[in-house]
Amino acid sequence: MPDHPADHCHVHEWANYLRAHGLRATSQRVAVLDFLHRQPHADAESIFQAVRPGLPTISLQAVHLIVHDLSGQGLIRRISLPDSASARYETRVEDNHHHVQCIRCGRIEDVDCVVGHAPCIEPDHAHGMRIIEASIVFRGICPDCEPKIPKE
Amino acid sequence: MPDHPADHCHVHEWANYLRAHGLRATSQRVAVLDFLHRQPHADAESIFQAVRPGLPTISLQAVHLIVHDLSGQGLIRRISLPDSASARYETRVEDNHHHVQCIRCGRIEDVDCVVGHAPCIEPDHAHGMRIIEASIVFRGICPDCEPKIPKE
DNA sequence: TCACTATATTGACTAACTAAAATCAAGCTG
DNA sequence: CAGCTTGATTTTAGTTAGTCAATATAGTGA
Repeated sequence: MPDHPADHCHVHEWANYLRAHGLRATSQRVAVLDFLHRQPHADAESIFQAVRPGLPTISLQAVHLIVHDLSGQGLIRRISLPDSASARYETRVEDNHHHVQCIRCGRIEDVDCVVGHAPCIEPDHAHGMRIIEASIVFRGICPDCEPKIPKE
Repeated sequence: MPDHPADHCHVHEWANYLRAHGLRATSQRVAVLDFLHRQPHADAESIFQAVRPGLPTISLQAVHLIVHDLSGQGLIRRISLPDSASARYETRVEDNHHHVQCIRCGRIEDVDCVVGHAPCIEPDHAHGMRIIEASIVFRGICPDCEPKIPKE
């Protein structure tokens, strides 16, 4: 497995991580990566709000551009969930894992994939398509919301 | 299994289907259901364009309202795919099935679920959440696009 | 067929994201 | 380590998907 900044978690490492993928190590990109590693499944707006205190000139458009570039180079992964309008991002890209989302509060957690690589399951009849990966999102009720569900 | 208009596929049946769910059988709703049954996985804009010739006064907002109401009552199912910005809808609601999408041309096909009811798979560790269903979208390359992929 | 009320229409509005032009800075070159 | 080149960010605008509120219309029961 290649060297991943998550292992040492230092700003300097994110810079090298970016350069290793042929991207310039700008303060904005480092800030986005650093925040996203501490808070996975954040959307563009959340990232923007989080990094703005340290980089007052950053724009929301720049965040959109950065997450687009970073996911294009495979440094982060873009995830889209049925119950949220905006795309979310995470730094965990080495393995093939899935997500659970609470349909009441929207809370998202990682779910390890037992196979570990994509595609972890294959359909019976795929209409002649070559399957590359399976995007799986479990939808359920989290322990906090369970007691708040009105019984029918 | 309850009576489903898909079995006879006649406009009059859609009207009864709507009334059976406590909804008024308006021409707009029937048109949306009828089109959606003939062309599954259509989005709001496509539905709008398709039904407009027969109902010149219909508005895109009405289509949004209709698909919202119909999915709320379980007459249609809303699906959101990673590689398409807009939500899509289908009349196939009786069973639990999944989808394959070509990452190149966007083509979508149904994939039968071997289990047939939700959730067909359960995660190992669900963070204490009660899993209701698994949303599974396979991403791949369709036979038409396969030869067009540039080899590296 | 009339009235009641659900539903559709109209128009304004928001969120998420993309595009284009102009400015700025990372990091190579001498 | 100063200047240059080019990639990255900022700024401004625009697009797409969808929601909200008020009014007009049409389905259905009486």
